[in-house]
Amino acid sequence: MALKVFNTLGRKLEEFVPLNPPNVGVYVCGPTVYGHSHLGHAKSYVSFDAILRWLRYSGYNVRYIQNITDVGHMTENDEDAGEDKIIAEARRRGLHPAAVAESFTRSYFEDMDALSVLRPDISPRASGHIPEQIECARKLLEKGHAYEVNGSVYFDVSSFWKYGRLSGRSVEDMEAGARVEVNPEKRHPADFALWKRAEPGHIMRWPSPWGEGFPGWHLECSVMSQKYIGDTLDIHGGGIENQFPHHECEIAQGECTTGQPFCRYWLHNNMVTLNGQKMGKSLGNSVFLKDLFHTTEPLRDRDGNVLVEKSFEPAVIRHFILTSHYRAPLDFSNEALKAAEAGSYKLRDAVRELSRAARRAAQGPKVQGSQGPSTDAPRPLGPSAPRPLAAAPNATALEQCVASATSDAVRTALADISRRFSDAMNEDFNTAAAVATVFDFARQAGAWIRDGAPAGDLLAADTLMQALVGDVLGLRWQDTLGGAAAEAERNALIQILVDLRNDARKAKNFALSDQVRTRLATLGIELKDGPTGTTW
RNA sequence: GGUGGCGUGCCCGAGUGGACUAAGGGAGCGGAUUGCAAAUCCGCGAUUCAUGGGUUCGAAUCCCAUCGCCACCUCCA
Repeated sequence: MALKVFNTLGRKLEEFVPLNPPNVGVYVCGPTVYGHSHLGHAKSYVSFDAILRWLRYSGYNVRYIQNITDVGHMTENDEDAGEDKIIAEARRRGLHPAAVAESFTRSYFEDMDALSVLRPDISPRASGHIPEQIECARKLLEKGHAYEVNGSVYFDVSSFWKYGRLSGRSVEDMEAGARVEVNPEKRHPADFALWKRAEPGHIMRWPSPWGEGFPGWHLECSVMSQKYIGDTLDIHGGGIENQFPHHECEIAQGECTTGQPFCRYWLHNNMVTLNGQKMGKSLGNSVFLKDLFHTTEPLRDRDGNVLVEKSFEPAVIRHFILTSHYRAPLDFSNEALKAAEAGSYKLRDAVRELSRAARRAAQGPKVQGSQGPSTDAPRPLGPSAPRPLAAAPNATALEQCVASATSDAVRTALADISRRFSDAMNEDFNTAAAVATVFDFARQAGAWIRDGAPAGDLLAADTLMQALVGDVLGLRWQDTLGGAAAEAERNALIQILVDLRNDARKAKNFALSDQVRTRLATLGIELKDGPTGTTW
């Protein structure tokens, strides 16, 4: 079945045909780095990560670009009256704006790494592409799509007939609905800034043909996507709230510069709500990912109401996000998260059990054919450890794996699972149906293990499971034994044995108590009975 | 006010004209297993898809109206 995607341009499912197969150029709007990432970022980037993984799994050679906005994104009201978000945060913290951007860029990648979101191939910074943006504005002026007023350059929306086509609105409608006082420099209220004159005291500023200033927010995305992908993108992704005006402006800039279609497929992901309510800074109910992953006490909103009772590991959050569709809104609540956690751990245990059973059946710790990443020992996630893309399994390799199953019944079952999974993902990346499929798979695999299926069956099943769950869905749970947690658990386990041994000593069951001491000693753990108790 | 979208069991959430006697997860109940638990396994659970009309041989799926919710029109993933 061919891959179909819902294209916002045209608002319907379309077969996905890249411009230059097998190459696919994907651009997704990245974060403005003026604060820590929250649940909204998680939904957006986990969704697109699943999309990227599926494209690669399907055999496409994907180049994935995601910008880091570190300049020019204005706060509230008309963009011309607002303030640069990063500069505002820098003033609050007493830092240089670039330091704020740097710090939150790191924070963003840290959170995304935790969620197993694969890093983009290129993460261009807006501030690193000032010359390119100036050049673009210059070209647009030259072609009559823009005009300069007092050191600022504005795009003239009346010069681009397609303006409004993506979001389905007309320039006339917008004029009628304008709520904000219009910047008198603009010829039309819908015109937007390509370059802004920097007022005295504005820190982030660059020289330009129009004097010192800084780029308008929309410009970076057109410029950087076209620089790294080409005139026409295959896929542009982003949040639905940016459909207008941001993406509309990108199209206008991109197409008026090159005369080529800017992007073939526009994918928009939906928003998250929290207990049925919009999540937002102004509502005081934002949930930041770092808090959600690590908190030791309930997270509360501004009024002290509990939003989330406890912490959840990143894989559980990812799992929850993947059980819904990227185009549908997703409601977070404590209850929903707990349910997702229970389900996710059930899947985790089944996946690990299959892995162990396959290894056992093959009678060796290291097993050929099970090269998939072991969920027992997740590969380290960190700045320098993105998945080597060349090693990622693809559909063809998986077919061979399925065919390698020993018995006809299992081979048929695996082929069926594989097909259901693919059909789901090919239908506009229906991760919810894909997750349902792997749950069914896990249940069947449990039966095979109990019925003593031959090694060939279990190995084939394990390889397929690792590929679907670990590589495509990207679910990598924390190892329950690791680092400080492992140390604490080890000590707790020894304490249990010590307590039982002391019970035995009190009951004068010295045979048993000595056995405990001897056997621990063989593990290098020496027990010492002192007046205040037993130590080791 | 304008534009776009959504409303599926106790909860989350797939399904968008006939294979729906509506997926999957959570919670619940019954059973198997168990010294007791946990885990696991099997089974049950929406005659119904916000409400009311309509189109159709046939609708959760299409159309209209009403109610509720969300997004965008001003920054937000």
